[in-house]
Formats: sequence, C-alpha cells, structure tokens
Amino acid sequence: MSHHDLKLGAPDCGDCPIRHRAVCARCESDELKRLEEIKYYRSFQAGQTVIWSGDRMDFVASVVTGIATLTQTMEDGRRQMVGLLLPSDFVGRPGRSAAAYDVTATTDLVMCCFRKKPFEELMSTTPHIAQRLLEMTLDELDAAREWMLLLGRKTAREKIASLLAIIARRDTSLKLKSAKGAFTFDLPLTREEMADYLGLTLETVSRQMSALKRDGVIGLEGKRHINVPNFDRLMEETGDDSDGGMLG
Amino acid sequence: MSHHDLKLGAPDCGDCPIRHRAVCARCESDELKRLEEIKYYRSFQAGQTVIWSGDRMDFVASVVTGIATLTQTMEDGRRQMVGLLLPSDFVGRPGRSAAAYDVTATTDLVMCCFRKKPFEELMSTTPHIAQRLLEMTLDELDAAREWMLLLGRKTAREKIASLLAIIARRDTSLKLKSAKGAFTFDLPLTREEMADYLGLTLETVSRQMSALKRDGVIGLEGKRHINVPNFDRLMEETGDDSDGGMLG
DNA sequence: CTTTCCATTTGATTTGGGTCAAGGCACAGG
DNA sequence: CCTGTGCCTTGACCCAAATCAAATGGAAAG
Repeated sequence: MSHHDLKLGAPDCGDCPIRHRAVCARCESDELKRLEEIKYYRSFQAGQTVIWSGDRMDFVASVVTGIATLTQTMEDGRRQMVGLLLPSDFVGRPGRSAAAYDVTATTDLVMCCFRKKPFEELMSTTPHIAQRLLEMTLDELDAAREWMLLLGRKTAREKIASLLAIIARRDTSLKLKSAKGAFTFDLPLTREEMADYLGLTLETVSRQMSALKRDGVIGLEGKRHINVPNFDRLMEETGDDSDGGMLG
Repeated sequence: MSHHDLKLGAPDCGDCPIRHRAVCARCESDELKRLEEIKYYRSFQAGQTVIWSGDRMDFVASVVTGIATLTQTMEDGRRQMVGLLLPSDFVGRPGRSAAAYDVTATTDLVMCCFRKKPFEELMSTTPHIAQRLLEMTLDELDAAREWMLLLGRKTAREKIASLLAIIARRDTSLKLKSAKGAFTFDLPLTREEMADYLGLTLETVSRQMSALKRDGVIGLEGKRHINVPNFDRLMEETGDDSDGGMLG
C-alpha cells in the first residue's frame, strides 16, 4: 500500500472524508486542497431518494455514514437491486451526465460529494485518484460477479444465508462474541429490500428466514436483530466454498 | 474523445492492437514503445481453457479475435457465466496475482497479453492507461448490473431475447438487411453456454428458442444461424424499455 | 452407406418459489 | 383505549422452469 492510498470519503477519517491527508502529510499541497474545495456533504433521511435513474447527476460521491442502494426497475415494476453502498463506497461515474440507477437511502445517510466537472479535471491531472478509483471499481466488479452467481444459481435458502454473511462480513460495528464466531447484528434492510437484492419475493425471504431460525442457523429477536451462534454453520448454508475472509 | 483514447488490444488496429499509435502520432515516444516491448500474443483453440480460477496469472490481456467466457463454478458443479469477452474486451486485474474465474475460449481465440509487472509499472507512470482502464471497467460494471437484472427478474423468454439482442448489438460482423432492422448472425455459444450465461438449464434454453421461432420473432437455420426479421420485435421480448443503442 | 458421437430437441413429470389471501404484531395518533 | 398503518409471517394453491428420459439430426469416421 503506497502512501497514495487515499480514500475518497472514507468513514474513518473523522471530519474530513479524505483519509489521505491523515495518511500522507507529504502530498498535502495541491491536489488535496483542490479536493477540499470541491467537496460538500449531503444528508438524507431513511427512505429518501438520492437520485432517480435518468436524472442529471453533476456530482460523484462516497458514503460517509448510513446505507444506500442502487436499483433498476422494469416498466411493469419488477425491481432488482444492483448495488448496496456501505460507508466508504463510491457512486457516480466520471464521464457520464445522467444517473443510470435509482439511488435510495435505506437508513439515514450522509454522503460526501464532489462536483463532477472539477473532479474530472482533477482526475486527469492527478494519476493517483484515477488509480484508486480503478481499484475500487474492480472490487465492485468482483462483488457484482459474485452477486451474479447468487442470482443465477443459488437456491432461496442459499441466497438468504449469503446475504447475511455479506452484511455480517462488512458490518464494522459487528462484535464477535466468542472464538467460535458467534455474533450479533441488525439487518439494515427490510424484507422487501432483501428480496430486491436477492431476486426473490418478500414472502420467500420471510419463509426462508423462518426456516433458518427453525434450523438453529440464526436467531431472530424482533424482525431485524439477528444473532448468529456459529458463523461457519451459516457459511455452510451459502453454497460457497469455505473461508471467505471473515477476520476484520 | 481525446487523442489519448488508446485501446488496449483493439481489433481494428491491424497488426498492432494498440490503436493509439494510429490515432495519435504525437505520443508515439515512450510509453507506447514500452507497451510494445511487454506485449505478446497467445492463441487458443475453441474449447480450450485459458486459465483456471485460482491459478497464478502473471499477465493482463485483451481479446483480439474470438470469444472467451469467465465462469464461476460451485463445488456441486452449478456454473454461472459472469463475463463474456468479445474482441477489444480486457481481462485480468492489475494488483492481483491469482485468477478469480475460469477463462475459456469458446471459439478460436487470439489474445494480446501484457506481462503484469511491467504493465503495472507503466500504469503508475502513465495516467492515461489507468484512466482508459477505469473507463472500460466502469462499462463492464454497467454491463454486469444489467446482467444482474436479467438474472434476478427476467423470465426465461425475456432472458433469451435479451441475450440475442446483446450478441447482435455487439456483433461487428452483423449486416443489416433492411431499414426495418432485419439481420442475421451466428450464435457463438452452445445451448449449454447460453444456459450458463442466463442462469437456466440447457433444456429451457432450447424450448424458449423453439418458442421464439414458432412465434416468428427469430428464424433458425441449423442450430446456430439466427436471423431476426425485425429487431424491434425482438427488443419487445426482452422486457427492457425500448431503444438500447442499436445503430453501430 | 453405416455407425458413432455430439449437440439439440421434445416429452412427461416434479418442484421451488411465486401469487393471492389472511392474520399478527408493534407502534403512532387520536 | 381503540384504530390505523407499516412490516412481517403464514397458509393454500399454482405455475414456470428444473429434472428425468427419450428421440432426432447432422457431421465426422470408418
């Protein structure tokens, strides 16, 4: 990892989303001052739409806190989530003026935005920004491809288990309760949002959640609070080959 | 489009896959000579595996001629295609040493490879390469997201129609036969490969192809030769909102 | 010309998940 | 305290696509 490993709007950099400044005093001069100038924050309430597909989008942004989703909708109303944005994730495409997807805040949300025009200019003069963005985009592409396997080939039960594992793995607030891998977290999605993520109906999601509970794979307190007594057991249900990188 | 719109291994640049040289004499000096030095060609026969998931991969490459696929396989053998590489598409990830997917030649294939180490070095000193790569990766991400909608929410018939439209749209050898949008092309995939693309079984693919033929949406000569009397009619079957950019 | 070998088609049957339809539960407002 | 109103669960039934099983057809080999 070079000293240029800047994060565009990472959550763990305190007030300033550009962790770079904290990481690398050496580069403090030009490019970063410029980034500071063109950045601004926007907040959204849970349920609010950030932007509709097709709307003009004159910024790029990254999530500071909260969760947002990207979804596509067909004319007849069928919906598929195509992106789940957690803190530090990036939205928006340099070189495109209209949003390609609906972006919605599923929890209260703070985003760190950069005006697009100057961001693009900065990108063309600052190689490290493009390189960092490339890295992040490649990660997203990998995630999208894993998601395609899920959508195309997994059973409903495997889909649910996979989603729980994905959320658990990325939930930074997640506290391990034992060496065995027991832990607890809150679902940030409604059953319907889970269904849109997984290519299922909300009824099927509900049924499979109940089934995983019945079989002791997960515990459910209320509708949203999940506890996983044994992460390995959950992973067995996903259909993936073991491991998967669960280790902070 | 700047004069820096280099293509990494584009097909339309004659012997040299880097169209940049043809487009931009101005930049001919350093970076491109270096690219020339680290590039080499590899050929594969139809059906041959280019690389297995998990194998060490010390190059990045782009397709010059032919078609390759990226697939993921679960332990029990369920397979999902996650990438379809047509001429000018790029494979391989700077900053990763092992292949993440199986890459297979579905037709005879020529790839233009760049040794990874020097390519990465070149990338870090040449901003335009990273920027071009970012652009291509963002395009792939968009394609992956459209594919996710297909896998998660479309019916078998819509999936088949969508795949035919996608192939037709990207087939450079495709000849329009009339203003109405009639044309003809050869399927580059077997029924099984189509099934792996679409998250279906090969039987379902076959049945839906027959149904589209019966309904006059497509014509079939032999197993592979498709003719589409009316592209708009095919598009109606995809479930997508109209247009879609069919105008090469 | 016959045989083998695939890829593909087609048919019969099963099934996982969708659809439709009631409830249940928790919380906010009157 | 009652009554909406969102979410979620559960049940009954249905259907699109999977599965299992032949049959067809075309191309290459003998």
